[in-house]
Amino acid sequence: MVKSSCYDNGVKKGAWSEDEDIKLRAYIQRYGHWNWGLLPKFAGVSRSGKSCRLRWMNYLRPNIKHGNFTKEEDDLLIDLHKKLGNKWSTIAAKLPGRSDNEIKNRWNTHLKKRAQNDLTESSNEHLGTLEYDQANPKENPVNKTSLLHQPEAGTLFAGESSESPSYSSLTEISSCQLSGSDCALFSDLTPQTFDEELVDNFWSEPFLTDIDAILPSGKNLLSPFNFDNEFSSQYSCQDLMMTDESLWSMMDSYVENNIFIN
DNA sequence: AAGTAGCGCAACCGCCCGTTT
DNA sequence: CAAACGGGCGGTTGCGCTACT
Repeated sequence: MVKSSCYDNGVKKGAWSEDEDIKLRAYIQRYGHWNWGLLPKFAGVSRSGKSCRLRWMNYLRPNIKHGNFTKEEDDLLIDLHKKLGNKWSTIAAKLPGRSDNEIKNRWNTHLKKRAQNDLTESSNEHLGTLEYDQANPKENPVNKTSLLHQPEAGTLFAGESSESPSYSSLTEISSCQLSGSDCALFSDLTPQTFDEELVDNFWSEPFLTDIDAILPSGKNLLSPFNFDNEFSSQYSCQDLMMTDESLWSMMDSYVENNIFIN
């Protein structure tokens, strides 16, 4: 089901671990995906930016659904595919909560045959060949890995303290002043999709608190936000991070010391 | 019970396109 | 104008699970 993990030039490939998911989810929900290329380093995961983007878009995004395609969704998918062809991202935009990858898989593994059958035998009888019975595990697979790696919001950091939150609510996060129009923060997070309870809890994420502990009070170098306002008014977040060599060397030392990756 | 074939799906790869320099 | 870069997209692969022999 899942590709086994391996390293290629220090970049991990294969199945994502629960720990990696937590780090990526926490980082993006806190800071957004302002630059996929740099994000893995700041989030503390040994992955390529593309891999992080894929994992987020297909799996970790808020409100993303897995399995359990309804008959209505299948019908809509077939209809849209007739009109649009293999434009999976366009189709995905019309199927809320479904990623283009999942839609593509659904088409290739289930609906392609059904559509072909419909063409050859224009009988409605074949519409019944797929069952949508919740009790049918084969047609409504519950991915065990998905359950393992997708803790419910609110239980994600269950048992951990919620001490020293940098921000305690969506409102507080939203009030952060961003410099630079290229910081596309929270672009996927609407008020409807942002889980406030998760926001409350993930500030206690261990790797963040480890770093916080060695930084001056109120500073967090993993954050594109935490530059003094006087600087952020002059430079974009990315300007600062790209030019501050001491910051990069500090980040490198964190990585070398396995503060992030363990 | 053991071996095997097929299925489902997460993840990777390579290409394309838009933006920036 | 062109090269470089980053992000997005569609095709494909790899592997665990399940059903079948």
